[in-house]
Amino acid sequence: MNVAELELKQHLKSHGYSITDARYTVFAALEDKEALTMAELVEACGGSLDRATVYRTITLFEALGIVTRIQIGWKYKLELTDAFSNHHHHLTCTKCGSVTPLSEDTDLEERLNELAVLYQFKPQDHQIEIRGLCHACQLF
Amino acid sequence: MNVAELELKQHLKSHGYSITDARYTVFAALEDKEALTMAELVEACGGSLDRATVYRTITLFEALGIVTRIQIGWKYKLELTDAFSNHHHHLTCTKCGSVTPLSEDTDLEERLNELAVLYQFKPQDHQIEIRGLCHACQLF
DNA sequence: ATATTAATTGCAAATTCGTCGCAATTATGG
DNA sequence: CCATAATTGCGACGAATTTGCAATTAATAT
Repeated sequence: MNVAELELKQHLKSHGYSITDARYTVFAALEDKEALTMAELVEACGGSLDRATVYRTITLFEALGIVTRIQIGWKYKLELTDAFSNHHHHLTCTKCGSVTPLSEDTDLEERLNELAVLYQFKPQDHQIEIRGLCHACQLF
Repeated sequence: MNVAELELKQHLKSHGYSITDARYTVFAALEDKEALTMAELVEACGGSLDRATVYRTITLFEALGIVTRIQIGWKYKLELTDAFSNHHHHLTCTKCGSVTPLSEDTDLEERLNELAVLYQFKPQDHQIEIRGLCHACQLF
């Protein structure tokens, strides 16, 4: 069991939820991966879990701040939050639909925190999507 | 007919689409309002339009850059783009679900453009959501 | 370790969401 | 006002998501 999984266990226990195989499976399927659609996630759990269980698990994980939904074009995808993985944003191409991950940018993150404070918000997480034409699609 | 509605008429005409009541109705339902879910939008059209028509209209408006989908918490919502209303981002409270619009921030917008260029992207649009605790919810 | 209790899961059924074909209606351009 | 092309409503459909309930598994106190 790695650090993140211990953290998961903590999180569940401290909020009064049981520690189950299903929850580990879903968590593991999201670790160190690009964001997944719900269908991909169910698939990634290797047929060991019912669709409904995955949905319920994700609902719980979101409430606990373990997972977040991000928008990729028209669909949403799921990925672990900052606290459980490396946070990054996305560039999505409006022509071919490709998704380019954008690495952490200090200036950006700082400015977002400043803004949150300005509005008396206690920031927990954020997401950014830049839509545009990728390099390849600009040629046509 | 206000300025934005004339603009809409222009937009439709110049792209070869008809100007219809349904399109005005959908547009009006989105004007000067916070983002709406698809169901809310259908509702806001006052039962005068079929669900399928609203979907088709939104698809068209999105293609024409009149409407954009943003993610608010778990669902996506619809709102007019920059060209048709004041662009803003959102602070969403993870406890009470309230949505606070965030006004334009030059530093932020500039940094996003720089990043896009760095990745050889031609930026068209973007969305930002900051999740956290609103002022009121921090007290409990 | 075992029994008891409470939470979780799988399954199937029921909703909800978004899309499609087609006939009826409405807009556009003479 | 007519002819033509585009748009709309309707019903049906497949996909996505939720729900009730019985069976299973985890937590807790012996």
